[in-house]
Amino acid sequence: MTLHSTFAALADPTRHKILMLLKKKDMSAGEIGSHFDITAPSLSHHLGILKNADLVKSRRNGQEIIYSLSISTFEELSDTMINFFKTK
Amino acid sequence: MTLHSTFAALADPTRHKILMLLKKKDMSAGEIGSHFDITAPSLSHHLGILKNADLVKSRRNGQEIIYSLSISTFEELSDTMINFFKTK
DNA sequence: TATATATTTAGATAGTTGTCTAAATATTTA
DNA sequence: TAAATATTTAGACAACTATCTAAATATATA
Repeated sequence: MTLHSTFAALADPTRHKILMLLKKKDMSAGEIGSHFDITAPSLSHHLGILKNADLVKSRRNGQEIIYSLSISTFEELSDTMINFFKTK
Repeated sequence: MTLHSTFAALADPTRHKILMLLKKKDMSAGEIGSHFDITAPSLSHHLGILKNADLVKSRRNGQEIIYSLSISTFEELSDTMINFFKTK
């Protein structure tokens, strides 16, 4: 994954809101969806993009898929932004 | 400007490369363009997006428009990423 | 095993975006 | 003031993306 594709994953209001929700607690796809006015397939599409960008992880729990933030990726992204000016 | 629109501005490889070039030194649109294989209008389009996102500033110098990074926006973005997990 | 629940995959479509050419604007120089 | 240089604006178009419906997959329960 390139840096700009990570930014692309962050560059959508729905995905941004998903990340904000997952900050509070891990949630199933269905629980995440209850906060939006889009269909399950649309939500799944966004979750797939976030997962592909390593911004979230998922695990199965019975019938549900539980999503959670991938902390390390955010830490790396913080570092990238901080170091942006340090290297010419 | 919203956070996700700032990310959208960062989410393109050409714009990412423009920012990397401007890290080294301020440059005119023409000098920036010499590093790419796209037409001047395409480049201008990207510069407009970066400017609109407050990621770069521009000033006129004779016939040239000189572009430079908008440091404060990057600092704010660093802070945003660092603080991402600190607030629920 | 059949049915219900949770989620994803597949395929279609409308809206967005990056690119181009042509034309316009701004500044400098002959 | 006319021509040259630097850049942007306008408009068209192809590629990409977010959305939808329909169907498929996986798990749990009657």
